[in-house]
Amino acid sequence: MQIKSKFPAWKKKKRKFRIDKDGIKNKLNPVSQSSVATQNGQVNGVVRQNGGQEPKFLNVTAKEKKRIKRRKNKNKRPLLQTEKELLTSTVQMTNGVLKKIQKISLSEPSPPSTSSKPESPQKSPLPRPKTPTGPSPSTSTPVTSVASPSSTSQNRNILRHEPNFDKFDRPQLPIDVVEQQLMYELASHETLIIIGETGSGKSTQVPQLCVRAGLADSGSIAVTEPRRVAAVSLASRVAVEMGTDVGGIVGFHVRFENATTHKTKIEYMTDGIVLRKALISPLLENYSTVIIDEAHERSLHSDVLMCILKKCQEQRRKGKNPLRLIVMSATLQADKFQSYFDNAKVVLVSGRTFPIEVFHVNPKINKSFSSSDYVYNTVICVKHVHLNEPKGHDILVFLTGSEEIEAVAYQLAELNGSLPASADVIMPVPLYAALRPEKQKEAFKKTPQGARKVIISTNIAETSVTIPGVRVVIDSGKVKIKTFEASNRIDVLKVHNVSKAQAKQRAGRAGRDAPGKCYRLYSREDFQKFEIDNMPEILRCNLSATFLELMKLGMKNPHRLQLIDPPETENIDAALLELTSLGAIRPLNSDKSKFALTDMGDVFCMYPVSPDHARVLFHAQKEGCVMEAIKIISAMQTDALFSGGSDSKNDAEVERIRRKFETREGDHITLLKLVLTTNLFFDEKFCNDNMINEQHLKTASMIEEQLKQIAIEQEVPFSTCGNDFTKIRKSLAIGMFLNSCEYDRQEDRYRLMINPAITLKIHPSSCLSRSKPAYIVFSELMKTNDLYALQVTLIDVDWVRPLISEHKKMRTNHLAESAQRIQEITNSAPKRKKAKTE
DNA sequence: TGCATGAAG
Repeated sequence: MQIKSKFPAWKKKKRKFRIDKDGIKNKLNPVSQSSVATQNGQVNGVVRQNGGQEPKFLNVTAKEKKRIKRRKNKNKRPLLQTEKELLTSTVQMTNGVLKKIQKISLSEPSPPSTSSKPESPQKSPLPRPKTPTGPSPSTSTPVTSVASPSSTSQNRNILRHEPNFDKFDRPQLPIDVVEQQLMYELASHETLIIIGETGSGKSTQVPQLCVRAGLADSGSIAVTEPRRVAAVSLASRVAVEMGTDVGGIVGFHVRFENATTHKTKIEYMTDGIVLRKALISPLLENYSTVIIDEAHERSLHSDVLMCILKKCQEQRRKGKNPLRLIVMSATLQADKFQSYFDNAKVVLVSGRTFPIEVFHVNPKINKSFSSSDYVYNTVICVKHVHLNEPKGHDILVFLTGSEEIEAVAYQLAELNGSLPASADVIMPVPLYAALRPEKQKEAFKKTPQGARKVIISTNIAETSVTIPGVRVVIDSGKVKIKTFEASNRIDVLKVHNVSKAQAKQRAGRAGRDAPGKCYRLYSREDFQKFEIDNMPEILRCNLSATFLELMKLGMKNPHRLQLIDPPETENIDAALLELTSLGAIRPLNSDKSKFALTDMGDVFCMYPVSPDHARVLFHAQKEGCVMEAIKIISAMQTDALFSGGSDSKNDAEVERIRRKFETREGDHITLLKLVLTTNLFFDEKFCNDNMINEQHLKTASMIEEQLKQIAIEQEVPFSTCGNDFTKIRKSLAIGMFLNSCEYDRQEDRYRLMINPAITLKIHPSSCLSRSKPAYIVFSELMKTNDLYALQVTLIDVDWVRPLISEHKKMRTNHLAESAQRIQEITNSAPKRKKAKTE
């Protein structure tokens, strides 16, 4: 397997981008300006007073505290190193903020609020309840009677679990202004949509409001986040605010890590985890309320979740424990969510970021300007900013991929030679997900004196990480997006223009600590042509895994599915054909437009992998190579295990390492050998010497544990094939038979067996790219400059022939009959335990 | 011959 090379030697020789020393002023002119973020002056509009009605707080006894701690330690797995660091730094930071705020007292408004109205000098022992001074609800129901925590006996029950609540305070947030209104709306609506920009405080405050409104009486409050880091850090922040430990009243649950206990009332979770929970208990009875955070990101999981929760709400409305749903989004396109949720109530919350000046390129002045030269323009723009902006203001540049990023970093470093003596040094810092973790950390280090840090990043810096000290953003306006071509089952990775929302998000990264500037390497006219929002993930991915999960939940006809953005019919049919070919579903005899899960499909659902990978695991039982299949499939779930860039090693060295693990059978067996080796001896030095990404290797081994656990629950015996790799290759071929190819000597390309019109190449990173065997199966098909098969294994054509001919028949309207045959072909596999549900 | 945005279970 070839080692991932970030900036290979052959590229260095023909570098495309040159630096034009005089081009700075001509290329970019900050003529048009606008402000994307507005200062919020209403923040201090609320006078904090002691309402005189606060309930008596009962402290948790020492005994109880010990019990919580014991339970927590028992349940807790060790934290991942990065998450540990993140957790401690967040807590430290929050503590610091809290101390500072208490010192300066409430009379000093925190920036950037401009209100001169002073706070009540008398500090309330409790932040709440306040006298209702915010916007009152229009109805006659008195707010206090709804919102007062002491209004019911159950509320007191919840509140007794909040130890030392009054010890803490936090900076004022825009959401405080609408707190009373929110309390009222929470109590009176089943579904609520909250629109609030970054910094409004909705992610931390709304769940706490729910608890105070008594919603936690009948079950926990679930908060879904699209990212692990968000779930972990929000939980720790809210825990500090509520004066409890993570894992007490506030907890989080992400993959591999569950920091919740029976006491947990607010659970921050990744949306994928909630989806998994729904598969096991479809009505989600443990939760009284589900809050979908960052709904505007339109992640696949959150879209599916909204669809499921709508149904779940209908069901639970009949019972005694109705489900409350809160959808939180940053975009102002509330109407889409509103109409989806039957005209649900919308509450607007203002955001709070520092003002940002936005500059666009003016094409009238820059006649030679072309936005497609964005890499070249980036270098010029950095130089312009570096020579004109105050020293110490760091720059964040958005580009599309590692190759561009490394090229710009290289050129910026060279630029230092031609700078005036008075100028600071430019310190380029690349940042992208595939970068080694220690290299990634460079972006967060303090900039040394006499230097300006220029972080050159992919969209990882848009939402996933926040870099302190950034005052200037340079936005290329481009992003790499993977879309799915359903007709040919191909992933296409292409550079696209960003959306307006995304451009705004990027600009906002300059205003985290102080007022900032954003230079856009495209004209105002171009910007107007951009899409309003990002394309929802559900419209650009393979739907087979999602449909399998939804069928487990009882969906029969995917064409009738009520999603917020329904996928194209062609895409739906492709997923149904794929699932039927894999034997996971079959059309109903009574109604051919409806489908049912097969026994095998039911088993597939249990594994958190795609249906074809699940089928590999399933077939491995018949072949007697379950251990090997689990190892390979888990290694396939992570990104490239071989990585790290070629910066310190020459090409010969890369070749030498690559050969060490190479096998004649293909990349999957190579993966297996690597995993088996690292199982025996695995340390940092070994990973460094062999350019293996330690983090990814750890993830793979955690997935391996997870898959093993599921196999145990399914009562699958752990068979092993020893050195007989034929068995595992056969399992891979049968599981992923849709990806089998035949070599065409004339064309010197491979033809996809299910559709010979499609020809492709083996990706150069594969160990079979040179040997070109007659028949192969691959894990993934990716279209970049050409069509490439990734992760390839040598197969015997007889293994896949019957499956392929059935698949072809299915496409020509023999779906039902062929589905039956597929079942028969597969049913020779040993019987296994039926899944618990249904 | 020639290369991989970002999340998630």
